[in-house]
Amino acid sequence: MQHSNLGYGIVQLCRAHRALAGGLLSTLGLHPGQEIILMQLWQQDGLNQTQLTQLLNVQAPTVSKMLQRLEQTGILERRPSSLDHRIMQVWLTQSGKDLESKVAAIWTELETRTTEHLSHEERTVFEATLSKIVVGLRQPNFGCSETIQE
Amino acid sequence: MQHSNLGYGIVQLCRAHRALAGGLLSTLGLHPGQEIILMQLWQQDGLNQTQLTQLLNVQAPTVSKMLQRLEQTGILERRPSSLDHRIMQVWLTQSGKDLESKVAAIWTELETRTTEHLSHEERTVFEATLSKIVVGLRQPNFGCSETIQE
DNA sequence: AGTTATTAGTTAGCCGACTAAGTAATTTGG
DNA sequence: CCAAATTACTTAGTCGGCTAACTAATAACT
Repeated sequence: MQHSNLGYGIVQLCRAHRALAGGLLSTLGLHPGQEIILMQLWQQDGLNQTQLTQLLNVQAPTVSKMLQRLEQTGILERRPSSLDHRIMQVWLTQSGKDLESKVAAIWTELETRTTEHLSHEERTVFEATLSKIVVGLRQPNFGCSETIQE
Repeated sequence: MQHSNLGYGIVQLCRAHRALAGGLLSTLGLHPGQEIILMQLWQQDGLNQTQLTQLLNVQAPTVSKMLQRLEQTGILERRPSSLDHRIMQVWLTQSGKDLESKVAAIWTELETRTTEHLSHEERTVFEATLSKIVVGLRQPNFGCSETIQE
């Protein structure tokens, strides 16, 4: 086969990255994925679940269940918006806020481990290409009919 | 923060890639991940589960459950090795063999969608860097103590 | 040979992802 | 004003991942 199976590499990258993240986060009692939610809330507390689904590029039930678990462990709490009772706003507890520095350290470690064998330029180029690929993959289709259906 | 969160990009890439793969594979009744097992078996039929865990870089229970489901849908079957009764060899059924061309087409489509906005060089460089990252992430540690405990 | 250690898979249970279907609240429109 | 559509979220169920703990078969070692 002449085409060198980039897809296979992407899957492997994903697993290796997630495995390392999971190992580091387990010391805090967190599971890989949860830290991404927390990072959004550290940047802006009180987001609602729809906003989180958009920031994480994930479906509503995923956020719903993850938040239930994070709420049970006391890391955050959800309160309905007073303006619109359908909306649940998500707020960090003190315990959730305290995790920020520890998760940041882990994330830095992860970043280091990911890029440690790369030159600065290699890293920059990789990041740019990766971003381009993600944008392309999210396009609903290509070649024709890109009516963004309003 | 000056470091631009490559980890976040990797997570996004993984989700976007898996989402697209899942959408394409669902037309065959397959779930993303299952096609990777099939690709190994198309290349060499009769692999055992330990070999599959190593080829997929996945833990034993993951392979065990995936194979149970693929067996139930009639895509493959498992038979114990006559030499070592602990070992289960995995064999494609005719139905599993028939899927090869269809999955290959999907995989090509996926590859195209992944790389369609990239120059040939961009793609080559990305692939090389990705591979380097994966190798680095799989190192148990760095800086010291790389006794590969044989 | 017989006990111990190792190896191969399985089971149970958890979590992150998904779809499909449901509920409740708000908005829209006749 | 009230019925219909939309929006926000939840529930149920499935699958790919994982760890921990188990069984069964082989290998190793007195």
